[in-house]
Amino acid sequence: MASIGDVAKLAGVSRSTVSLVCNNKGYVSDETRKKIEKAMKELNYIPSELGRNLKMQKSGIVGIIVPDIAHPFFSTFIKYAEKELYSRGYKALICGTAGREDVEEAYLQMLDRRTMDGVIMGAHSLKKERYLKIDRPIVTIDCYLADYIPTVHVDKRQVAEKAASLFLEKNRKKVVQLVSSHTIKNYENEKEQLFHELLEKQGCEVVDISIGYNTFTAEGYKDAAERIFEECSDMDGIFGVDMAAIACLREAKLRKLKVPEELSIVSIDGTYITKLGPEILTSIVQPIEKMAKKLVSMIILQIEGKQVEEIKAIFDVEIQDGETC
Amino acid sequence: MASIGDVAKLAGVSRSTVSLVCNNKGYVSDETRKKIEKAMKELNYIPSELGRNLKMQKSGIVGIIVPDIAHPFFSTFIKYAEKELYSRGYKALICGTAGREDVEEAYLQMLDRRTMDGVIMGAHSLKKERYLKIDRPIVTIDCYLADYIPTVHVDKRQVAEKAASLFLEKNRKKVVQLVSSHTIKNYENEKEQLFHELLEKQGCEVVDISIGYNTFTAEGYKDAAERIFEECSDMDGIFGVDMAAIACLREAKLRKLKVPEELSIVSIDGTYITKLGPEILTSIVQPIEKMAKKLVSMIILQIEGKQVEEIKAIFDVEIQDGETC
DNA sequence: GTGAAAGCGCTAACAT
DNA sequence: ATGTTAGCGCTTTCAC
Repeated sequence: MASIGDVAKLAGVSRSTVSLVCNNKGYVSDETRKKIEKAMKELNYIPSELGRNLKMQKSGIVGIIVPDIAHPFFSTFIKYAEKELYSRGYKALICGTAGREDVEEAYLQMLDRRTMDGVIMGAHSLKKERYLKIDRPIVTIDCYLADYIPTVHVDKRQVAEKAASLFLEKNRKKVVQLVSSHTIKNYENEKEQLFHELLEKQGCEVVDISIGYNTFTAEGYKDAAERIFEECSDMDGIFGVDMAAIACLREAKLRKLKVPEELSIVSIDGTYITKLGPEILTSIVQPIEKMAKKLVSMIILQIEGKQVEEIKAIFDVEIQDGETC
Repeated sequence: MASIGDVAKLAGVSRSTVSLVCNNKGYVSDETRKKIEKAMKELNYIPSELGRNLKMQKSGIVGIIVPDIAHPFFSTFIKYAEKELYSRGYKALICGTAGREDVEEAYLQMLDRRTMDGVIMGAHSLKKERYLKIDRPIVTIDCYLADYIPTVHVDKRQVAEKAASLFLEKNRKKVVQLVSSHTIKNYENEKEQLFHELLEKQGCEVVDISIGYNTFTAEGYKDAAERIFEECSDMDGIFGVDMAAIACLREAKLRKLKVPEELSIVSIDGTYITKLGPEILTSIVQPIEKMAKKLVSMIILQIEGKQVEEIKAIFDVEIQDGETC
C-alpha cells in the first residue's frame, strides 16, 4: 500500500507538501499540485487514517452504548445519531450491554484508550462513581450523573399530564402504570409520581407494577404482560412503554377484553412499532430524532473542546392519536 | 496523558519492556514487572490504541453497512454481530445508507483508509463493479457479488416450500407475493420463482406486487399495504416481509377481512415484531443470530489473512406457528 | 531478561 | 511556495 512518502518521492516533492494537497491546506502552486495529484492517482494512493489519528490524537469515532441495539427506541436513536454524526464528520461505534455486565466497562475503557473520542450513554448499569471518574467527553440519554454531564430527556411533567389527560377523558378509574427499576436515578420517579398525583386527584386509582429494568426483549415483555393481568384483573387502563403496551394489547385480546372500550392502553415512546398495526397505539411520542441530534451536537462540542452551556436539554412530547384509548 | 515512555522513565526501564508487560509477552523478571506495574498505576497509565493501531496496521473495527439501522431485521442482525465481534476482540462501526446515496461509498472508502479492518455489507446500492474493486476483507448478507466474496443466506428453496405448504394447507387459491426490486441480483428471484411454481402446480394463482426496495419505514410499508388491497382485492393469501405483512394485517382489519379465516398472511423474516402481538404472525423465520455469527467468523478469517473455505453459508429456516394463516 | 533502534503514516511549526 | 525536522505512542527485531 502506497504511503504519503511514496507519493512524495514519485512527485519529487516533500511529504509535507503532499499532506497539504491531501487536506486542501496552505498554498501549493498549481504545477506541484498537478504533479502530486498525478502521482497519487498513479499509485492509487489513499491516505491512512491510522497515521492521521495518531498524529491528531483523535479517532473521529463516537461510541453509542445502549442496553439493547435491537430495541425499537434505541435502534431508532442509533439510526439518527449515526446520520447526524456522519454529517458532522464522525463515525458511530456501537455497543449493546444487556446481559453482559462487564461489557459496558470495557467500552468505557475504549474511551480512555482513545479508540473513541466520546461516548453517548444510553445504558448505565455501573455504579455512579464509575461515571464520575470519566474525564473524557460523555453525554447521557435521560440520566442524571452530575451537573457537568450533559443529558437530554423529555419533559416529564408533560408526559404525565398528557398521559393522565388521555385516561381522564375516558373516565378511567383504575390505571396500571408499568414502571422499571433502575440502578441509577434518572428522574424517572418524577414522571411516575406526577402521573399518580394527577389521576388520583381526579379520583382515579393508580397501581404501579414493575417490569424488570433489563426487560428489553419480546419474550420479557410478554411475560410481564401476563403477570400484569394476573396481578390486577380489574383495571381499565394501562400506561407503559411501547413493547409492554403491545404485549398487553395481546393479553387483553386473549382475555376477551375489548380495547379501547373496556380497557385503555397508552404507550410511552411512540416508536415505529406503535404505528404499524394492526392497531395503532395511542402514545406519548418522544422526539427521538431531535434528541439524537442534540446529543450529537453536545458530544461534539465537548470533543472539540468547547463549552457546552446547555447541560440539560428538555424536549416536548406529542400525543399520537391511536386506537387503543 | 501518560505515554509508554513516561512509564518507562518512572520505572527506570526501556519502553520495550513496558510494552512486553502491557501485552503479557516475552520474559520479564518479576522484579521489573512489579516496578513497571507500580509506575503504570502511579501515572494512571492507559495504553493508547492510536499508537498501537498504526504500528499494527489495524484498527480492530469491523463496519456493518445496512439500509436501515432501525429496521427490525437489521437492528437484530447488528445486535448479534456486535456481540460476536466483541467476544472476538473486534468492535462494530455502523452505517445506515437508506436515503443517502453517497454514504455507502464514503463508508467503503473507510475500509481503504484503514479506519475499518473489514466490512459486513447488508446494503448494496452501488454498481457491482464498485464492489469488485475492493481488495480488502468484505462479506455480504444475502448478496452474490463474486465467487471469492463470502456470503450467507437462507435456503431459498426451503423458504418457498415452507411458505407454499402453509398456503396449500389452507387451500388458498390466490396468493399475493410481495417482491422487492433490487439493484443487484441476490438470488431473490430464485425464491420468488419457486414460490410461483409450487403454488401454481397445485392450482393456486400467485400475483407479484412490488414494494420499493428502499421501503424500510413504517410509513412506506403502510402505503404499500394500501396499494396491495386496491390492486388486488380478491386474494386469499399474502406472503411478504414482516413489516409489510403487519401493515397488511391492519389493512385487512380496516376492510373487515377476517384473518386467518378469509385471508392468510405469512411473513418472511420472523423478527421480534411478529412475536409481540396483538396477533402472532405465522412466519418463515430466518436464524439471524446464527447468520450474524457466521458472517463475523468469515470476516475475521479474512482480516487475519486466513483462507475462507466456505464462501456460501446457507441456513435452514423454521416455521413460526402463528395466528395469521 | 532487557535495551537500543527503527519505523508504522501522518501533520505542523518553522525555516528558507 | 516548499522542504526540513520532529514527533504522535506503540511494537518488534536483534544485540547484549
